[in-house]
Amino acid sequence: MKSKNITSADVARLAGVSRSTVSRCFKADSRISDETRKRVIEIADQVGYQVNKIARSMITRESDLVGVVSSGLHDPFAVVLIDELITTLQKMGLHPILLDASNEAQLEISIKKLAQYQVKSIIITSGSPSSAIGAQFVSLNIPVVLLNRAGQLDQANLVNCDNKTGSTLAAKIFREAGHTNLAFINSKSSTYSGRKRGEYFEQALSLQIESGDVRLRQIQTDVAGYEGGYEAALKLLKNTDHPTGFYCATDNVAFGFMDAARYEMGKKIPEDFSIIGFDDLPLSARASYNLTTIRQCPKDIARATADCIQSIGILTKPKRTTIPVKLIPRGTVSRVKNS
Amino acid sequence: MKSKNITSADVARLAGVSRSTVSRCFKADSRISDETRKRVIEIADQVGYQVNKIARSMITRESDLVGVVSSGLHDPFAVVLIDELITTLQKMGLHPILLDASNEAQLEISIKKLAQYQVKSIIITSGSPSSAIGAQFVSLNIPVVLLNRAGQLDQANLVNCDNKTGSTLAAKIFREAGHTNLAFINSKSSTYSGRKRGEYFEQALSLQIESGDVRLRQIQTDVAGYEGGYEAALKLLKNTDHPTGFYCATDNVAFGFMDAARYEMGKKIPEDFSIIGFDDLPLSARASYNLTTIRQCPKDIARATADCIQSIGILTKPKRTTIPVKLIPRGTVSRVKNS
DNA sequence: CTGAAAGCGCTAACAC
DNA sequence: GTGTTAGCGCTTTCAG
Repeated sequence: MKSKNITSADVARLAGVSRSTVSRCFKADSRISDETRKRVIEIADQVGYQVNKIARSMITRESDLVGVVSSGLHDPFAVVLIDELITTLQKMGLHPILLDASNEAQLEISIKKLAQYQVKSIIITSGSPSSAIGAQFVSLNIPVVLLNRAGQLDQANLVNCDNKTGSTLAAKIFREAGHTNLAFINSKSSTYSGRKRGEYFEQALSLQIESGDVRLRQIQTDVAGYEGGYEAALKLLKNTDHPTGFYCATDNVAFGFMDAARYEMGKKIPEDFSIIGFDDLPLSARASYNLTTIRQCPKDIARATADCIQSIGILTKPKRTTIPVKLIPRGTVSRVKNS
Repeated sequence: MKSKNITSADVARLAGVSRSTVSRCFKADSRISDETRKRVIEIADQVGYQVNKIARSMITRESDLVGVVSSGLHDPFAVVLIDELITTLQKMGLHPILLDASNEAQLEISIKKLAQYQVKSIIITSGSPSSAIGAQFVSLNIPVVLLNRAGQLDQANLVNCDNKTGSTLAAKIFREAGHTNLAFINSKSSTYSGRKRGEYFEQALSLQIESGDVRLRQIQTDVAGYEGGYEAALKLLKNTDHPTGFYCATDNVAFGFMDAARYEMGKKIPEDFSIIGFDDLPLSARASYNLTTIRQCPKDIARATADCIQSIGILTKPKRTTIPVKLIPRGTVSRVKNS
């Protein structure tokens, strides 16, 4: 168990150089002769020496560790996003430490611990609780990246998908298909993105709503995600004069809505109504849902996040990035029937 | 930016004690008067002092960091498992560092870096590549926990679900429903669990197979997961005398199979055939699949993993745990039609 | 380009 | 119970 680690001193002795020289061999920019470096690295490899990052961190006061906080992996978009984040960070030589934020108290503790590890940065994904958390880090001088989250924090980097364009697109599709009775489905305890999508949807339709040509209901479900959509369908589809076009805050909400509609109320989609989601999850492309949706690309978000982290120390001002979205037409929107 | 960190020395000075005393206040077991501890902690809180774990790690030679390697978050069971792992570890005061192992070269590098961070342990989930990885850690004296993976590593802790009981259960269900023409669907590049499930399924049916009462085909798909199931259905259901009972290595394979059957071949389930999965994913319970399956509970696996980690240093021998499974009867198995 | 010396912030022996 | 001393493994001035 105590198999004494090989240290830079060992390598130094073996190579007949000083510890400083060994140290310099393992950093990018150092005035050191190629020859020496080569020899030292070779010897290091032979004896299996690896720099002790812990010791290095202590003196450089920074690490390759990055905190990623999310409220679990329950939300399917969080899954694809975090997946992308992990691989992107890994490619940059950074290591993500995952924090679950579904339990706020637990999070508080973990966050403190993170700070103790001198994380290079902390990424907070949508859905995770109070931005007071972010503030804590800002005050600790740890750069914060907020993903699809409100921008109350002036000093945080912001990456947001283009909810406005997304919702405008959705509105356009519904109008072109002749839908005049619409609803936006979201949960009461919505994320920032969800709220914004609803607002922009309404905004895109404001003229038609004022003129009375379009009716828009903002539906707030008690629970979030799939179950929320399920609940909404059960309530909304009871009456015969229900909306014909449903715009859901997320694909996951749409799935719940569709499942309830099909399996509980015997509805057909898109014959009985049209529905549009947001995210474009892998599941949305499957035949079972085949959902028309607004795609926000996790890769783009991850890349933008990487950019934020890379510019740490270079840029003084935090970055704000808007990620483009794209309409993915599939099989859940049809022309409204003339009644 | 350089806002000098508050160190134990600062707290010591303020409290009028030595640095050792401060240090002792932040560890569980230390002969120190309650009074002193209370005062020190109070002062520490006031000035916002937090132990620098990096420095502590350097001397104690261990950290709260745990490596979790998986091949991405593509496999849906990996998602629920890792989710559970994260919350469990977090409750133990440990911090999971996630490594993506889908790219083997990349992984190699990351693994080395992990070692440099003195991780307390490393958890390797099913699906991740070569167990040479595990061996590396064992040689570095870092305890390894293998989840649903082969047990080539003598010195690694093993947590496996009870594939034998699971497959025996599946065989029993099919036989009781009168199915005699069966198939097991798995991918060519199967995980350890997948292979085992196939073997035990065959074993459970061996008597009937020998006597000619039952026919069992072992199907190996080119691709894995959902797409593999899809591919298998397309091939297998073409002929009219196709098997009537399909046992899939995972729920995800079953989903692909069902989708292809329903949406490409117009089949009805369970009218046209019966199907059983393995895992019991959240999706399996939804009306859209309503899949009869063998449940392995991620919570149980996470708990067993936690036990392994907790016994590090106490137990000299690695642990081997088998996690019980349970049949979840839903709507995808029916009595075979008499023809 | 390389080495010597000084310390990062902490804990672990060892005294008292 | 508490303080003193030493040192974890590394990087970083500062000389040369």
